[in-house]
Amino acid sequence: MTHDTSRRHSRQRHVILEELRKLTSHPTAATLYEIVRRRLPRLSLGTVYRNLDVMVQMGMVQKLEFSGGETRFDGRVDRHNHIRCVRCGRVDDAERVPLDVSLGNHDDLGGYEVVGYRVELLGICPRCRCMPAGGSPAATNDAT
Amino acid sequence: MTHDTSRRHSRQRHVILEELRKLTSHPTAATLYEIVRRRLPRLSLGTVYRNLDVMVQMGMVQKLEFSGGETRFDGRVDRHNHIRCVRCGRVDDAERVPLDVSLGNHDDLGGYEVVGYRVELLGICPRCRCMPAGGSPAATNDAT
DNA sequence: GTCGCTGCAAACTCTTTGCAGTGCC
DNA sequence: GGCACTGCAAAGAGTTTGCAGCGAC
Repeated sequence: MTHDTSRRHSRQRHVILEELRKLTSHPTAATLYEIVRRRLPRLSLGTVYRNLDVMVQMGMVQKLEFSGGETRFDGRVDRHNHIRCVRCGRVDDAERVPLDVSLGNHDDLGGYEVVGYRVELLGICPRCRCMPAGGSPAATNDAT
Repeated sequence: MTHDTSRRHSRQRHVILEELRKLTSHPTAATLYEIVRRRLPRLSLGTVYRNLDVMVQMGMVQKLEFSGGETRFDGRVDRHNHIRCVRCGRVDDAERVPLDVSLGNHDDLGGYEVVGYRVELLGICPRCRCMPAGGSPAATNDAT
């Protein structure tokens, strides 16, 4: 959206990206903020949001908007899917799931031109599988 | 989550559900609030949220949490997919898209037990297709 | 020196919650 | 009559934005 010309280098942006790429946990902005702050104690949360946004525009970072409020960020930008634990909310990488649709070949889509799709797998993570499985959240019937 | 016993009938809940079922536009809570208020002028937004929540628990209504902030609600509870216009954000129904994975048959999922999946189609709605297509938002490379 | 970037803090949006009164069963 | 439900308003979470100073080029 923004012109990607005239962009200066900043230590903050560099460190944010570096730390994000170290993680496979798809942190929220707040989590990443806490992590980066260990290296840049004066960092502000606003700067984290601003830089993540910039890097999303530049295609260096992926924004993951899952069911459930908080936006998460991913340093991987290649196409892959994610699997979310319906009990604890943890998000992990999953390999690419091919969709069984020939995109752009549907009359039943109300005149839409299909340009892509997005798949979110739902599951129970190893940690939660070992747990007593007490009153777990809804979401099990979430499958579409 | 709440016990679904001891639930009383309320005119508000009834009208909210009725109006929601009339719509195929998957309104946000605020939109639905405006609509229902034409019939119940003293309705409060808190009541809308509370009732939608209750009806989700009861399985009468579906909560759609898309990429992009606002939660939308759907009066249809049968399994079907949704297609979202990447230009204007409109959400429409799409028929069920079968996923080409045999769920629960993946070693590569880091030990997750897969319980479901969620597909969101991305497209350009008829209305937006007719438009000059000015600087449209990102999201085209959103496909996963 | 310019102008993009920063820290700080206030503002904003969407959603949830506390409370006292209302009305369904 | 009890207690779930309501309207109202304030509080919360997450995110964005205005501003003055700083620092990359």
